[in-house]
Amino acid sequence: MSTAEETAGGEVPPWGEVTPDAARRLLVAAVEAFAERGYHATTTRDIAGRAGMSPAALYIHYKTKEELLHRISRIGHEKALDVLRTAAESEGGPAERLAEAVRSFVRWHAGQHTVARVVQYELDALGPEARAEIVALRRQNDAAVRGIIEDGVAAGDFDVPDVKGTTVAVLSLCIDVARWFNVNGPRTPDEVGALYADLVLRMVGAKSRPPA
Amino acid sequence: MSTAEETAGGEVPPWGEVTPDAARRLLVAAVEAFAERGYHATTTRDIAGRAGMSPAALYIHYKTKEELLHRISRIGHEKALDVLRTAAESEGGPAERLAEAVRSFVRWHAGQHTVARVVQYELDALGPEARAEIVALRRQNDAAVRGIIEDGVAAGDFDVPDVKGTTVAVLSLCIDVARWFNVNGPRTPDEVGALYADLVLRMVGAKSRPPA
DNA sequence: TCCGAAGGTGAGCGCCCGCTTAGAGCGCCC
DNA sequence: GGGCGCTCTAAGCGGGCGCTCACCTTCGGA
Repeated sequence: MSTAEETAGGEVPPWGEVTPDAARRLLVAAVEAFAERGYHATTTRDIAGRAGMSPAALYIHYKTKEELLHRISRIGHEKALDVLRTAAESEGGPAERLAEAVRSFVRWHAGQHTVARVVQYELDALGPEARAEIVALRRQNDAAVRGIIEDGVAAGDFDVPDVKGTTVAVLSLCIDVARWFNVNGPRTPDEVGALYADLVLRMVGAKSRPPA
Repeated sequence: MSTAEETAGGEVPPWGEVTPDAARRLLVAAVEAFAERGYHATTTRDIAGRAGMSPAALYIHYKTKEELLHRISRIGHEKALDVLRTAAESEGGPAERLAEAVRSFVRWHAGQHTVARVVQYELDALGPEARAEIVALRRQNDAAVRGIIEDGVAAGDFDVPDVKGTTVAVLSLCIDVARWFNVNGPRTPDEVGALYADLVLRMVGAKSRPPA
């Protein structure tokens, strides 16, 4: 019986694919610990302890502490990319697609900000080939956003002098939400997503924005 | 005779206030190491080695490794705040002041991205009271930017439905430059600053933007 | 000329890290 | 029902960490 856990926010963490159960518990514990203290400041004893297991149990499911981070990074990036692509390939004009992409990407980075923090800020702790794999996934993020912006420019809906620079800025804006977002703060992930979608449409000079 | 060192970029690092010379060399070495590998992954032996000294020498000038980080954080934040305030208090209308603030703040985060990275991303490694001090400095950043935006709205120059949210977004956009900026990349700090100033003026719906 | 403070070193202490090993518990299939 | 393989634990190894200590040099002033 796979217990489909839910967070307080109602979002389903994407760890269903991790089996067996003990491996998933360890991974969830690692996400929490890495997000709170950072990868290097987290000990394997702390991860195992949070999962209710002995330190040695970790090494039955993962070869090293770094493999845990690698798995978290890959799954997290794939999930974020999936969210972004779904929005990018939806129906509607460039403005609707860009707004939806930013809205859902930001919602993910706010709602899953523990995962997002690990995924976005612990990249350097990975070894060379693992890092290369993650960097490749990031380039796909970039391509997805740039594609929508190029569509908008081609259709005459957007006014963007510097497509590559604007793409970087839009992604940077969304990703940094994971750094500052606070669950006890005044805004919900949905509200931040809506605000940011509007701001991004302004950045690309969208001809007409939907009313707030 | 304080030797005013210059980086390749021509910017003067703000470490002139750190004396004696050995203490400054250690601090500069720590900035490099923290920026490259992160605070927790950096050893005191590495810092001392980069400064050309023995591990024990560090403790003549700093009580602990954390005190080094604290000093770096405080000086870095003060410098960034100074840059921001100078622009915020300059002559001209809200649009000019906001553009200049973003331009110079981004230029600093790109040009001094090693310092900025340490300052922005290693906050959690500080103890409670040191962290509180840094957080107070950050709130002054926020106040400076919000002040300009409020001026623009009051003057009827800006169209901003959500001043607090937009302030957070603008600062977040600027700060995240430190994460992705690459010295060997295609853009100079000046170019990124100009691009971002334009994007931010679009975000606040400035009535007329100066030509690129 | 000698002195004391300031700045430096080599050696190393005690601790905790990532990770390993030997073996115990336990469900499953023949 | 007995052996096997999977999961997990208690104990602990080797090493590198932050930091300290005893001692050495350098140098300006009386």
